Amino acid sequence: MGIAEEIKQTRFKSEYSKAIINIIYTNSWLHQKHLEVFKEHGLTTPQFNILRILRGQHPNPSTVNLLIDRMLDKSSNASRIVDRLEQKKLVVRKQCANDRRAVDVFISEEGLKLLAHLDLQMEKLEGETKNLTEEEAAMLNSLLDKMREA
Amino acid sequence: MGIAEEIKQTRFKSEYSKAIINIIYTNSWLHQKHLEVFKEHGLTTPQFNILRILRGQHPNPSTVNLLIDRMLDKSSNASRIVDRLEQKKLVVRKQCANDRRAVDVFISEEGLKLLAHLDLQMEKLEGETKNLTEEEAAMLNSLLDKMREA
DNA sequence: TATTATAAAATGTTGTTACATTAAATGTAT
DNA sequence: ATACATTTAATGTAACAACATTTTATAATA
Repeated sequence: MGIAEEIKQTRFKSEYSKAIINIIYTNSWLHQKHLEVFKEHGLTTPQFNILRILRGQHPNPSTVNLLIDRMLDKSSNASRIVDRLEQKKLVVRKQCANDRRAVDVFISEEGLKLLAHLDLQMEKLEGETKNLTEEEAAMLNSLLDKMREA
Repeated sequence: MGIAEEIKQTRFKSEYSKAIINIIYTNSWLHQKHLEVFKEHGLTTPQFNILRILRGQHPNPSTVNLLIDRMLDKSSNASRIVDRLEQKKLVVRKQCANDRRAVDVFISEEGLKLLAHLDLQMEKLEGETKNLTEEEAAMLNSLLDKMREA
């Protein structure tokens, strides 16, 4: 079933405008799948993303600015997401020694353990829902990259 | 510049898992572009989407259930988005005559006028940012459709 | 050094998402 | 006709998104 049937819209201005809607719809589809994994652990998508960035820097800390820079969705409010993760003891906040304006954020052992578990579940999910060959996925990547060319 | 440079991540588990991140990132890129158009008019993305569905039904009304069914992101709360549109006098709510549980939502003349204006701006935006040929867009559509095959 | 500018993070506000619950109307079965 | 279930919207709550403002610390310049 293609995008037209799924959103019950038969006419599109062009293949290009159809592709825009298709990306938005596919993103929503992916988000639903990911939510099912996260919600068992009381985690949200942005919380998961922040944790992954922190693990990428581990054992070094990340400042809030670095988190904002690396987030897939630049616009979200990293400071308050760190608040929630701190409450759950998945991260630790420390004032930065060199620059007392900045804050060093570290992922905790508990956070690393949770991520390791989620990695397995995400891998399982990808295995179950993968309908593209590696060649097709590579083609998809190059088309998306081309689409965003400034 | 491909996705790897843009999010400063050099290694990916596979082309497929890279594609998943690429879709999320491209969706965010699209969303930013669309926001610039909407925000001049004090409109949000879901409000715009609801208005377009209402126009698709016009001059017939849509119930809240129909709006939920047609929305790209099924999970959002149509009732409260209609609240905001009603406050801005872009839609009108009337109790449905046949079924008093249901509510008939109509787009107003003002709403139609606003959409007509936004159509032009969206078309202009697409023209400015279109880097894919129609053939490439068609390929992108078929890959995304294949990806979602149950 | 005092003043001003800039930078980093936090906070405030409005609207949205996700999920649960409620309220009212309708449908169904005895 | 009454009791129970289902449907349609609306409402409640916690977290997020978008955007502006504030607080504190550092940088720059007179």
